[in-house]
Amino acid sequence: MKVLVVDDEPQIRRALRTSLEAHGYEVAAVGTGEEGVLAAADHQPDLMLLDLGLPDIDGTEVIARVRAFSEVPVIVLSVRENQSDKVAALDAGADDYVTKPFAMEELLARLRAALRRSGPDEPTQPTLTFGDLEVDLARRLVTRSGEPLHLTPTEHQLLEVLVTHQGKLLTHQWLLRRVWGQGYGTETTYLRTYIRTLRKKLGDEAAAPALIVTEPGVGYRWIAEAEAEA
Amino acid sequence: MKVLVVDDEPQIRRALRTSLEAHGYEVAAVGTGEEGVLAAADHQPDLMLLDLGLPDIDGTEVIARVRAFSEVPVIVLSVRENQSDKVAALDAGADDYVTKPFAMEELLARLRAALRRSGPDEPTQPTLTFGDLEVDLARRLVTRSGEPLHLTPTEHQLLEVLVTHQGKLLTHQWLLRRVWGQGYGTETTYLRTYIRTLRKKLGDEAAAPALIVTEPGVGYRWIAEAEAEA
DNA sequence: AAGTGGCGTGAAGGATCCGTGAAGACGCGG
DNA sequence: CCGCGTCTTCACGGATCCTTCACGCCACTT
Repeated sequence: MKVLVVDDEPQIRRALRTSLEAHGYEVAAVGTGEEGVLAAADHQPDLMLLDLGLPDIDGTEVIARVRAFSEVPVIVLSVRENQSDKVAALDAGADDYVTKPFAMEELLARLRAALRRSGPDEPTQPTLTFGDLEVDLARRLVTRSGEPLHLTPTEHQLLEVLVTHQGKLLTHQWLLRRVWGQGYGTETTYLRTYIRTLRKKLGDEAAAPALIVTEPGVGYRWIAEAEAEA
Repeated sequence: MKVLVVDDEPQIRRALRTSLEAHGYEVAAVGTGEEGVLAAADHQPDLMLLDLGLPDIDGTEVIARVRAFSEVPVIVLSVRENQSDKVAALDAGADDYVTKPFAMEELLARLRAALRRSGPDEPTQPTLTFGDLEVDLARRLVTRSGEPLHLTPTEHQLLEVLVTHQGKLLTHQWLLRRVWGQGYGTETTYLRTYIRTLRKKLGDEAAAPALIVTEPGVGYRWIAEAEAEA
């Protein structure tokens, strides 16, 4: 999760950066409103922490300019207790308003709340379609002409690796490390058996492959191209 | 725009009602957490104002129960300045936290901000129907061909998690963390026993499952599709 | 033309996981 | 203090899955 901090006081930038990074966030920090707007466009952060008392542009102006191209959640930080400032910032498009000095605990909680709301932006692959075959990575469900297929964990993981690297040649060693773990790399018999059951369940033949091609001595390759969603 | 007010003090309910109605909102007001959860299910409000100091149920519990079936924005009103209360409420699923006494102007602005970002979300039905099985998430009531079923708290929570993620494959670890808490993740025997009693009470069989499918080595999946409401 | 290595098939042993039944541990209210 | 409901834990038979081996087949090398 990327967080953009916009504040003109360096010590606050540093404090926020360390606290946020300690909680696993990726942090970018700038000191002016102008830079803030540009950074919001360039970095595509998942959340924006914005100080209202910036030297160059007014805070509400920054919000408005960001809102012109992005729906990123904005939490405003400000020393001003003034009601009209809060109202103006919120109506300009801010998502929350925290007055300095603030408790880090509370800020983190409000940050989590804001991120949770914007959650459904999961750019997860919807479902990959190859002819009558459908692979739903999110639900971990594979169907063939409508009928759900039952895949064992290893089978599914192998299929997942293949379809997410379609067209690429995947070597034996790479596949083994990826599916079985770091300690593996020479057990090509594992691959043979699982590629076989996969081909069987997916309705592919080794002699005339439409999905999985074996590259002798090297590895395997998923050749089917995903069709566009309806 | 419909706003649901949950507060045990009648004068605050009245004050909020008049102020909100003066600004064009449609207002429903109740005095207990229990009524609040039911009203959130029945009225399908666009926003919820919730007092934390309710006489019957704890405020965070109200939020959690509402979050089981609805994504409606919740703004918490509270006299408690305590940081841990804020954090708990926000992490339970609240969208904002305002401490009493509050300025009406600010509350209205936060309300507008919450409504603006909630956008067009489809109202999830508070009661799900699967054949002769009905699950009322708001009332925490499960009936099978009309007969009410008695579920223990853990059983109900497990069922709730399953039906609200229908079709998805839910990992052992994910389910354990979700139902039992963060500290768990390996106790698959818990899952086995509770899945068993659930299947028994819901009338499902492990051999020929119509509701809960076990994915060996991975987790469980709720396969029944919710029918449209009458 | 014979040899060799890699691949596809079939099948089987063993480890792991699941469903089932039941019993002890715990908290709560009478 | 005791009974009740709920949660936790254990043991075991059976199903599932992972691993492994043996055997043809083909392509390529020698």
